[in-house]
Amino acid sequence: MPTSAEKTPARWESLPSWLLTQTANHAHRLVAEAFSSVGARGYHYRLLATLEECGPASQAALGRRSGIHLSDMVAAVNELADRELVERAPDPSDRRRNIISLTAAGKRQLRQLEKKLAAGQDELLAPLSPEERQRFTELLSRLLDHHTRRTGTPDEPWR
Amino acid sequence: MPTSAEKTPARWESLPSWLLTQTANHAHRLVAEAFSSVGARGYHYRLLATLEECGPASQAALGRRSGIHLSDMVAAVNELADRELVERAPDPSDRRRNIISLTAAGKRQLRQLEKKLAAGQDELLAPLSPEERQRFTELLSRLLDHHTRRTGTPDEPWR
DNA sequence: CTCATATCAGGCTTACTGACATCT
DNA sequence: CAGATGTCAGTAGGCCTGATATGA
Repeated sequence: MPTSAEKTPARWESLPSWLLTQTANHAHRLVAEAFSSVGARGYHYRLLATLEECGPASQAALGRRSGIHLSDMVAAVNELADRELVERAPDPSDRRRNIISLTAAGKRQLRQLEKKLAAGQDELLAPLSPEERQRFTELLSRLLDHHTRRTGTPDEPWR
Repeated sequence: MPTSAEKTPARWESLPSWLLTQTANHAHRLVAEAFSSVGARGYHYRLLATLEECGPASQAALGRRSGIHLSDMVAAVNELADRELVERAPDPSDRRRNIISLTAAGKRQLRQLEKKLAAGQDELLAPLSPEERQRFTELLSRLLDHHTRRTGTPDEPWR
């Protein structure tokens, strides 16, 4: 009765796709925890960072740039606006649009999040030497590049 | 004034945690697509593979071994039993338990899924040379090891 | 008319928590 | 009684589709 071999690693645990998704779960958890310690989410960071890079913009433009789905932008902007990290103002030249802009508090929050984020990267890669981190990142970049080029619409607005 | 650079990569796109989670999404998608072409899900494969390794076992034991949450085992077993890939029979020696066992059709399905899975790994790693695949997998293993040892309960049933 | 914008409602997954009845 | 087992219901997060109203 082979009912109880409770220890030997399952056969899928050495598969690249398994290693990748499981490690990604840890990465996601690390970053999410770091962010939540200052009351933020990953997409909050992406939104704030995009705002700092692009300057004030419409929700649609920010969504395209930040990879946040248009349908989710409403809630995301609401959450940030509630904490006065961004401002939502109507665009006088196009009455469909809201112009979202970064407040001073938003910029401070962004600095906080960037610190947390850097610490998270370090925790994630802790067991690797600097050279290994370099190679790992490079390999990942090539993989991601390859697959986004195949699936993600290559040039247009992006999604 | 950097108002409208719709192209330059966002600052977070080179972060290991981002590369990792995005690449993992592609990996997950590739495998899920491969499995769904024969009407299966990832946890179906894990369950079938565990059954083949361990032999017939209770749902609780299978859950511990396969990493599938107990609450989700019911549905998973139902789905496989509906297609007659597994059998659910009461355990005469412990009337709480169901003994789940693999049918011949289940074994054939498992062979199918393994083929799909192998093809998926190849597609995932397509841009890498054999040596690079080796190094990539090794680096991932070390990372995952490090983080599961820190968080995931190290020895006991596993979750 | 066609397109873009913002909003809202909801689905799909994967993982989890909690409640519960049953049995050891 | 504590503890294991199976079942069901519901949550949460990230990503997505669709419908709608408004305006360019």
